[in-house]
Amino acid sequence: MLKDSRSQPEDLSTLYQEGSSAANQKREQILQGAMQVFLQSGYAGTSMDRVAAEAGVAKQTIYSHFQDKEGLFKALMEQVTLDRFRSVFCLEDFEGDPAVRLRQLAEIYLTKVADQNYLALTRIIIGESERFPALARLWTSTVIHRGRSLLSRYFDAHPELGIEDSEAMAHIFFGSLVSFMLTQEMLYGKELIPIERDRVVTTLINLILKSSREE
Amino acid sequence: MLKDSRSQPEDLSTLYQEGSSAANQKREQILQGAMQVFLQSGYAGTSMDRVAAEAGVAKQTIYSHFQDKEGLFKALMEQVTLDRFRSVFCLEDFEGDPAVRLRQLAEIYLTKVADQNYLALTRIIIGESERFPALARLWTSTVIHRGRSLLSRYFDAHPELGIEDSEAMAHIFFGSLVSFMLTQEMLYGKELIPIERDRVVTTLINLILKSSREE
DNA sequence: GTCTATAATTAGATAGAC
DNA sequence: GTCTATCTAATTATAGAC
Repeated sequence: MLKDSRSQPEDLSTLYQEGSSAANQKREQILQGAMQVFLQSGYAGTSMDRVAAEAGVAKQTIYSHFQDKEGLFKALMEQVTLDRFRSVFCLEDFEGDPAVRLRQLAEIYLTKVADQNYLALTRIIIGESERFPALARLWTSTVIHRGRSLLSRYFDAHPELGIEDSEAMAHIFFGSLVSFMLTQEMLYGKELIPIERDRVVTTLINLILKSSREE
Repeated sequence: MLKDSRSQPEDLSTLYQEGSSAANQKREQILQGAMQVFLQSGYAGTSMDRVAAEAGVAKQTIYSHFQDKEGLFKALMEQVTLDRFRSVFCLEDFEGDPAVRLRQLAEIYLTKVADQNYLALTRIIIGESERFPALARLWTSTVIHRGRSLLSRYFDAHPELGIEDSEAMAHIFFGSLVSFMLTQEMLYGKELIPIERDRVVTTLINLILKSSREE
C-alpha cells in the first residue's frame, strides 16, 4: 500500500495473521508499544528508546523487525489506519427513513470519534500530512472516501430528498460532522464555545429535509 | 494571552511596534527564521541550530531574546495566529443579498486558506494541539470563534432566511468549508477525490436558500 | 547584545554474545 | 531472534571573549 522500498514488502501480511509464531508476537508487541508513544508524542517527538521501553523489548529487537524509525512509523500507521477503516464501516445495512437514519449516522459517528485514540490518530495524520503524504493519502482513500461514497449512494437511493448533487451533499454532511469533532473535541471548543451537538445535527438534518419538501 | 510564567511578560508588546530599536530588529529576524523552520518541520522536528541558520544569527542570540525553544515557539505561534486573525477579518462590511454575499464569503475563504503558509499554520495548530493546548485555545477563541460569530450575526440580521438556530447554521456553513480545505488541500483529496469547490459551495448555498423558501 | 566555542545529554543505529 | 553494551552524530543550552 505505502510505497517504501526500504520496508519489508510483506509488512501487510501480518495484519491478517493472528500473531501465531513467536517472532510475530514480538512484532505485535513492538507495534503496540510504538502506538502508545507515536500517537502521544508524534513522529519527531518519539524516541526509539521510549518505544523499546514501552514495548518491553530491547531496542535492537525493534531493528530486527523494522528497518528504521521511519519504517516502524509507516508500518504502524498503515495498520492503525486500516484497522480504523474496518471498524468504522461495519455498518453495511444503511437503509431506511432518512429522518431517522441520517440522525442515527451522525450520532454514531460523533460518538465514535470523540474517543481519545481516534482523536490522536486524526491529529497525527493531519500533523504529519506534509512529511508523510503516503499516510494522508491512505487515510483519504479509505476512511474519507468510503464514508462519503456510502452516504452519497444513500442519497441517490432516496430521490424524494431532491438532492441534485449527492457527492457535494455528502461532502457537506460529513464535513459538518468532521469540523464539529475538530473544533469541539480537539481544539477545545467544548470549553470555549460550547454548543450541544444535537443543535448542529438537528439543524443539518432539517436543512436537508426542508430543502427537499420545497421541490 | 498565553500563560507561560517563564516567558518575558512583554512578549506581546513587540507585536504592535515596528522593530525600531536594533534589539527588536534582531528579534523580528529571529521570529522570521523560526517561522520558516517551525511551520515546515513542526515543534519537535525543529532544531535551534536550523533556526539560527535560517534567521542568520548566532544561536546564543536566540537565547538572549527567548528563554528556550518552547518560549520561542509559543511567542512565534501567538504572533502568527493573531496576525492571521487580523488579516482574515478585515471584512467588516458584511452586508447585502445572502445569495450573493454567502457565495462571496465562501469563495474568499476557500481562496485564502489554499495558501501554503495558511495550511502549514493550520496543520501545526492541530498537530500540536495536545502538547500546546494554549495555542489551540487561542486559535479557537480568535479565528474560529470570530468567524462563526460574524456569520451567525449575519444570519440573525436576515430573518427572511428562516434560520432557527443561527449558531448551529454558522457551524455547518464554516464547517463545510473547513473540511473542504482539510480534505482537498491538506489531505490530498484534490488528486484522489477531485470535486470542484463550486459544486460544494452551490449545494451549500442552495440548501440554505431553498430551506428558507419552504417556510 | 552578539558572536565563537563548548559542555552535557540524548538521539538513531550497530556490534557481538548467547 | 533477542539481549547488553557501545558508537557516532545531533540536540538543547551555556561560557566567555568582544
